Amino acid sequence: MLGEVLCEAGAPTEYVYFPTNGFISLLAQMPHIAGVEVGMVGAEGMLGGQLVLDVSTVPLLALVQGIGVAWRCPAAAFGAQLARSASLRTVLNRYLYVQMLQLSSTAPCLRYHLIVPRLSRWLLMSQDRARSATFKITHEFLGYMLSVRRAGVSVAAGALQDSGLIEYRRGFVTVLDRAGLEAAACDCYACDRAAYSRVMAPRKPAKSAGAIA
Amino acid sequence: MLGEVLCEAGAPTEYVYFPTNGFISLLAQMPHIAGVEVGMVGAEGMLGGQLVLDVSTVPLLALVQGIGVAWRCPAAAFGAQLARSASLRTVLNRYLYVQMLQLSSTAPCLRYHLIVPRLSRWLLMSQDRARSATFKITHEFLGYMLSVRRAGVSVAAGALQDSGLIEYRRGFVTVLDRAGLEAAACDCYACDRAAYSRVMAPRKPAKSAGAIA
DNA sequence: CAGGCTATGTACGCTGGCGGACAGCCGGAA
DNA sequence: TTCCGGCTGTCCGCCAGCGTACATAGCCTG
Repeated sequence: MLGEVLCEAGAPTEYVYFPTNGFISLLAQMPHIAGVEVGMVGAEGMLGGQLVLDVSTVPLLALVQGIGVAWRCPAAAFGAQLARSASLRTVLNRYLYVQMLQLSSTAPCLRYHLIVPRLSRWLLMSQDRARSATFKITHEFLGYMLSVRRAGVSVAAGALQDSGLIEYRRGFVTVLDRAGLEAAACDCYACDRAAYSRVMAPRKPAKSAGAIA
Repeated sequence: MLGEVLCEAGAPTEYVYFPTNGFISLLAQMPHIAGVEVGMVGAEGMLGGQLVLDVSTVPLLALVQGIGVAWRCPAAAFGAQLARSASLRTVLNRYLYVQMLQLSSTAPCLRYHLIVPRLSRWLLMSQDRARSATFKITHEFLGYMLSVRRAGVSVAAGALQDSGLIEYRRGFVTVLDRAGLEAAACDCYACDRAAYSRVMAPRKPAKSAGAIA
């Protein structure tokens, strides 16, 4: 399962996925260059949100991370549920909005933040979604996710390990000190979390869909 | 009007805008760092799409570019139209999808593409939206849009001018050779355009909203 | 227990862009 | 015409990260 491609950009949506304890990375790709991770989906969200917009085309490459289970649902059946349930639409609309925020925060982070903070953030986000302090990941793969060299990851990870924040050996990383990692991570981590709870939290917004009509 | 802030991230949506011949830049901001342009809105789109998701909060800083006219509509009135017109929702859903693609393509471009190609792309995108070969912009501001130093822009712009692709003087740029600029621009330009027409073009998708229900 | 593959540590020179600074220059205002 | 402020050209040292390469070391397999 690890590293498996769930769907590729441009293809029609066949299934939607609801991860439970694993998570999914969303990668943007351009011709001639490596992919860039622009989002993560865990139990807090879903893969396939484009169906809410009535678009079937998959927008981003989706990669399985971690060794978790995810619920899967055929696109057609999901579409039927969407048509039926207004509250489902409401929740997913908000989730799409959060995803847009996440997509747009990727660029500034990539541009201005150094490797160590970005790595810290990635580990925290992963831990939140994997629901486990240890997960399977190599420096090579981390480099791919962070869009940096493998060697750069090794150095950064070494620094975090020397500081006692994490520990790793041959493809497994363990978070030892969450608070420390949060301090080492760029603001993006806190911003992401804040945005998520701000947008998703209200059970019912001041005005519901079409309230004005 | 130029440089005016139409709305700031986090504020409630007051108006939606439909540019005609000017355009709008969307900037992502994080604490402690400069903003990064992650999208552009011209006559091909609108500002305020979040209302389609039933979210009132403005997601990104919106900046006026160029000296054009835009139609403006109060959020409430727009919401009423949304509730009334299914075809409006369809179009805007697709537009939101295109915007998501645009947001996610920003990161790879920023990461891997050099200044000259990115500048070329920006000029082309601007020209498409401004509908004019000449527009008012300084190197300083371009640097802000591209997230690079002003000096870096001066060098890149100088190169494009030496190649005869553009011409500028004191705050005004003129595109002289579109084809040449397209050749100098990164693939992102072509990709963006292709994505837009692919998603927006079909008058009616194979299945309409809720067809399954 | 040996072999082999994969993961990690680390070093080298290179480069695009940064930060900051300063000078020249253009164009509008007086 | 002159003045002045904003725009542009250019230079310096610097730096994070790149690309590449090679060595070591852990783990699985036979």
